[in-house]
Amino acid sequence: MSSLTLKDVAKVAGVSYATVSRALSGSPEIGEKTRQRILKLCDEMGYTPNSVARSMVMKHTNIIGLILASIDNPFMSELTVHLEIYARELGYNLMVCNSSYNQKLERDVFRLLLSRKVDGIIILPISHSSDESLQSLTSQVPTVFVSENMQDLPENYISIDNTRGMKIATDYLYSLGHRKIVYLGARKNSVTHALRVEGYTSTCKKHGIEPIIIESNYPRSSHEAGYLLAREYFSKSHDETAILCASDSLAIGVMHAAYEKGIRIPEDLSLMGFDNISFASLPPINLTTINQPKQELATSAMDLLIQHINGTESGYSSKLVSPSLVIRGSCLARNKEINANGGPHA
Amino acid sequence: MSSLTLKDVAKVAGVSYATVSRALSGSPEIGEKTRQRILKLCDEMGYTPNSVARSMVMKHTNIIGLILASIDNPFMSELTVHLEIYARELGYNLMVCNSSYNQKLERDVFRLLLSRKVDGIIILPISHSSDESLQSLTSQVPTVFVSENMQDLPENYISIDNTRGMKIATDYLYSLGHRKIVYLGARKNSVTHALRVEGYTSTCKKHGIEPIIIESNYPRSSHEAGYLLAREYFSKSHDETAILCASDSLAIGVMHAAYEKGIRIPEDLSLMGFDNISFASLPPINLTTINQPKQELATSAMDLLIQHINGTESGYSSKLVSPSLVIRGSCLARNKEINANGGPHA
DNA sequence: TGAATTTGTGTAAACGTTTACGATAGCTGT
DNA sequence: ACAGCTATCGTAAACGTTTACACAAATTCA
Repeated sequence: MSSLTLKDVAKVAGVSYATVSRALSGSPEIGEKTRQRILKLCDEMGYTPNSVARSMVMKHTNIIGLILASIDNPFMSELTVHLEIYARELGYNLMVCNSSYNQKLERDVFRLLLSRKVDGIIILPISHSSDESLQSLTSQVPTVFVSENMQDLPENYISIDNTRGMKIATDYLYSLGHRKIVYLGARKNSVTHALRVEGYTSTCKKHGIEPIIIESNYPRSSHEAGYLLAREYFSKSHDETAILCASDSLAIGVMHAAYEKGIRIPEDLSLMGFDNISFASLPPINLTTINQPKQELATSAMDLLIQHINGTESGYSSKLVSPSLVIRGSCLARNKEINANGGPHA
Repeated sequence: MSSLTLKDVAKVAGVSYATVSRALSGSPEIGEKTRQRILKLCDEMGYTPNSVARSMVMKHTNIIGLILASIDNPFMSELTVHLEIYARELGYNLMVCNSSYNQKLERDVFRLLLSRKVDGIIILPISHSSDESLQSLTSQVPTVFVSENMQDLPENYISIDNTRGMKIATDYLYSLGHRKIVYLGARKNSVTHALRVEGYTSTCKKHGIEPIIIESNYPRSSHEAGYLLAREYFSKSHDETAILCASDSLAIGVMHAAYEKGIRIPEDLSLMGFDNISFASLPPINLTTINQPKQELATSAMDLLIQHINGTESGYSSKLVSPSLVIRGSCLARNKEINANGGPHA
């Protein structure tokens, strides 16, 4: 099982192993005929270069670490596909670690990746982790944050423009004739959520309507949380015509609660999500939402990280990518008799 | 940015770097007082062991490679969470590569992982890849296949019992009174699909009902494929009372096509999926299906791989884990009168 | 007490690369 | 023909560990 080394092929080629190394690495200081001969021999013998030995001397591994809460989160897994494919194009491999929504684990895996000598780390931090302990870690390796900002690290941060996204959403609902729009699922301790709420409230004020915010104390924006939140809200008096959710997952929970109450979507209630996770496009869900361009997010984050790794600090700065409206079937115009698009089941 | 080495801490500790190494590795041949002193010093200085240097001499990396079609596939991402967490418990890290449903890429990343000197590889092969080219690769490193079998590699293979799963599904539908059950989405060139089809047909024969199979020529079992397949089927005459899909994704597409045709689920038509991906439990979908125990699949695969890595061939053999029925809201009991009428929709 | 054993620590080799440096051979130009 | 180049290749050091071996000090035992 132990594989061939440079020495092995050097021996049968009758050259020194430095020559073989040069043949493989495309060095100019080697004769073209010997290079061809050696390349052919390597292929025949089935030689596979040992990249850990290479890393040892080159002092970089071409591995980048990815830390996220849980890869089965659809937003995160979509992002990861693009991250991995793009990284590979650039000559890097991805080492993925789940922090399992646990701050201690998040730091532990960070340290683990540090000892793995990854060249850089991309992290989708768990919401509440704006503590200092991560700070001391991030100074040890190029790091870029995706989606969730830490207040004090604005320079290596990629995200969509959350505020603008919620402005677009609120404007859309307003343009449909909605005047009672409730925002569901605001969470404390999250910069992302604060920015989204701001987009909503500022747009409400612009249009002279009153913002109504349902806060969430649940640790995650799951559909279970959305269900619980909405069920409680529906049990009291309510006269809103539209609900704008802080995330698609929450919106799916709201659909459930609405169905139980006999509230039809979108006929009785318009519903919007945020993120455009893959769920949202599923026919039975068919949720109008705000898209996060995952691929652009991924390549931007990777580009930024690579820049930092290569020390070309020139363009090293955070970036906000643009959200966009995705119209599906969960919203309906009010007070006008337009019955254009169908319901969530259309 | 360049981090401390053993020599650095040895220098300030006033000992040789071998001693520091021994303190860190928990070697018995070192005084307890010096060990404590050194450990404390390492902590103070912020020393991080270089695991690539360690790999160099130990001849193993404690990295295992994971190859899958696309991590945003919900089944695969759920599996990956468990794989990664369990691997980490066992002292391994995961290097994840997407093959993007591309056979050439699948082989390329395999070779890449080989040069990374991963200790083992877990692969969810793309369906048609029962070719020999992978064979020559898998002989070079411990490998276990998950979910999709290759006919000629039965020893390192973890999967659920696909046949039994479809037997359970068919039996369930039969027990609900269904006598016209169509199987939708069978795909050629896939052992998994062949096994599932067999479970279905054998159970049909057992009950004396006729198997009706809709084959799929689409490359993946996506909901788009399910929609297209079902739409075409619904456009012809049909009198089935239940559709059993080869996967949950297909079932979601069938839901869509049924809705368009005005066929209500489950009132007019019972629908079952297979896999129990996270989608299936979403309230608007609420699909009755067969569960694949992802965590058991993951730990079994990892255990098998580690066994092989450690050379303890004793228990090294493939394993079939048990599928189970998950009853949700997409199936209804059917009595014989309605069935005799030839179906609710014509 | 002296020898034998144990315990703790240092020395050095090894892992498989890359690459600076040196050496040799073949050229060039005059 | 000879100095100076260039092109090609070999030698050896380096990367940061682990660990076999050597060896000194401390302990044990007769």
